[in-house]
Amino acid sequence: MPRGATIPITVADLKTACSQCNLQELCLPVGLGNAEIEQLDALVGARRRVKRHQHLYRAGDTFEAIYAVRSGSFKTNVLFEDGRDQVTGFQMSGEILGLDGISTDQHTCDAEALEDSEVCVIPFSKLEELSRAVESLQHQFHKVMSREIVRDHSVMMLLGSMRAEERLAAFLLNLSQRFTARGFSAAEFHLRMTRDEIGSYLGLKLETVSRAFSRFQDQGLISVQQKHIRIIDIDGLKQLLGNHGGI
Amino acid sequence: MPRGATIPITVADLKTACSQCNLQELCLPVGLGNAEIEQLDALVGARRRVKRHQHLYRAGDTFEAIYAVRSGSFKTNVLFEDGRDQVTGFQMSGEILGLDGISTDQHTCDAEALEDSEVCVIPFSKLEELSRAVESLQHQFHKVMSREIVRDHSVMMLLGSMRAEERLAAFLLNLSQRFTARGFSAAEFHLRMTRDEIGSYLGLKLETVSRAFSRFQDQGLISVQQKHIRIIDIDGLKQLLGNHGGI
DNA sequence: CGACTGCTTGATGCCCGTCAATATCCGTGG
DNA sequence: CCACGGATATTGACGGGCATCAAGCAGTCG
Repeated sequence: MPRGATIPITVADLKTACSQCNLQELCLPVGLGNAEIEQLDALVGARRRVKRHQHLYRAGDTFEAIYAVRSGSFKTNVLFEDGRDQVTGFQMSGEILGLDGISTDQHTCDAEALEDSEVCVIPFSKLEELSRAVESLQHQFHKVMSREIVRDHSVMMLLGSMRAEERLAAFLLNLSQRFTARGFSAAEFHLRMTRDEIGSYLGLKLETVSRAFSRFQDQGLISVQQKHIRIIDIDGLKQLLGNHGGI
Repeated sequence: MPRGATIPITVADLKTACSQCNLQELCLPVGLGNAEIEQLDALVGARRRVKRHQHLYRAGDTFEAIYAVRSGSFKTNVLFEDGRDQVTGFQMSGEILGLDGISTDQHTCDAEALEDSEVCVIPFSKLEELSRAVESLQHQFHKVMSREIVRDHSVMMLLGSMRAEERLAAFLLNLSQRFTARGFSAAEFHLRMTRDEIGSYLGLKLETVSRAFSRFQDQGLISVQQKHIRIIDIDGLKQLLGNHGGI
């Protein structure tokens, strides 16, 4: 695992571990008491910066740690022998990366930064050790994994039985909700990913994504300018999800 | 597989908990020592029979336990407001059901038996308790969850970037491999699910599934008779996966 | 500014969904 | 035992949604 460089950890860095982090409510420490969060601090010492287009890990890398996104955002990508690939998720601050590696002690996908980002490195063996001692941490970690499974199921639903515009509407609504949870505007945001990456995630070609954006704009649902999105009629988007393309 | 009757649990039944179970190698006890498996026995006391078309749990049910399939098979199903649904997986013996419920203490999908089946009930709070004490159990459980995530990713790949025949070939190869792991023939087996259920899982309509089966048969790759499948040219099926439908 | 990457938009074609008819299997009851 | 009905599967005809191919536009960075 290329670690970029062993960036020396300063005391100031350590002080801003979980107990001081403003992402507590979204991240691994959810539901933990203060004493327990301080135990997490000891575990989550190291940070790692990942520049845009750099990989946090790649498929095949040996698995040693999971990562919490502290700032920035990532995509995860599974590869196929013949060169095809598929984006399996976009992760933003407070979300956990790397859970796929536990299964075989090797990562099974690539994780790439969509912008200059920073993650907290959580050595997995230490996390297991601590979660044997701290019941609430154990349970919270299990919830994080379970939530990932539930999310994957809803993506399967999306890919398996929605049409193009429904998929894109669901995608926008999901982004909007996640931005809201982070204190950003629900209606106006910047896409960090390209049309091609959105398309890969949604099982569509980039032209189809682009066309759907334009259609939404024509219908007065959103306003699009390249990567800048403004949601004008959020209920309209939600309605789009309800019907099979009918009414 | 209907086992006759005797719903009351006899001593003999209890004796056939994990330590005596021939699914050890496929199920939760993988990698555990004898002493540890016997600890699991205490936990996995109860069995539950589920008849064909009955539900093991439904979306919305409060989550209390996960389940290991002991005999028979299941499908899991996510529902959508407007009536659409999507099969998210088929589970056979040794595989774990119910992990989706950890996230919110409610199940988020339905689990339905495809044939008369039996599961081992594993109360989740007890599992967490024991896995705080038994490191190898803890790790094995994490692997089970991670494996589910990895599996979901490969389904996303399938749904997002494969064409109909590739999806069905991948499905057949996956089934074949799982039957092999259970000591059954890799080449000849009985489908427990309908064309419609296969189609839902693969993001296709049942007619498309049926046509793809027929095409495979015409090409000499398999022989199909309703639910009975015989794989004739397994390498041919594998090749189908490699190309985008080309060569 | 020019090369490049990413986005938009149009024209065309094909894969798969839809609709429909028929065939086959299976359980039930006469 | 066979007849019957419902669920499941197969097969055909047709159309639509999205992919593909292609051209032009917009923003970015050395």
